[in-house]
Amino acid sequence: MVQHKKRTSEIRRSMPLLPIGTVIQLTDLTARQIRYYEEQGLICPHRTEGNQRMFSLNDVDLLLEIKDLLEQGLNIAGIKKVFEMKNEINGQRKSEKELFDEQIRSILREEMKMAQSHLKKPKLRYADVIRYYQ
DNA sequence: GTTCTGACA
DNA sequence: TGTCAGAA
Repeated sequence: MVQHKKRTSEIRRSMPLLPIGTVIQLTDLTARQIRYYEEQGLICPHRTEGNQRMFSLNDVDLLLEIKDLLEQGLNIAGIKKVFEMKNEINGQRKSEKELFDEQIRSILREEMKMAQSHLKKPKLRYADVIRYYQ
């Protein structure tokens, strides 16, 4: 998927839209449970001016995941570890991506040099690089 | 009418 | 976790 579309869908997923009543219907969790999971730091819903929670689709996903892990016998501490591991994996993917970007830039610099000094066709075409970064 | 916090069996 | 009270 194109990167800017990824970003916009992330923005939509994290947009606070749903009151707790809707989330209760969506997840079959009780208000007590949802508030407790927030108290434990598993979720962090937005608050309105009137101090009411507003949940994003991301929050709903997290709650469903919490429910799932709970049914598999994990406790709150275990779920926290799972979430931490997931974040670490995302971080690793990010740094791998950054390394990959560096390699691409390095290859591009070499190809540009070669194209200028020897008037040869670069193996990596500029259009392909642009496509990668769009 | 819905949601919030705090408290207790 | 369920449930109730009292406030927003």
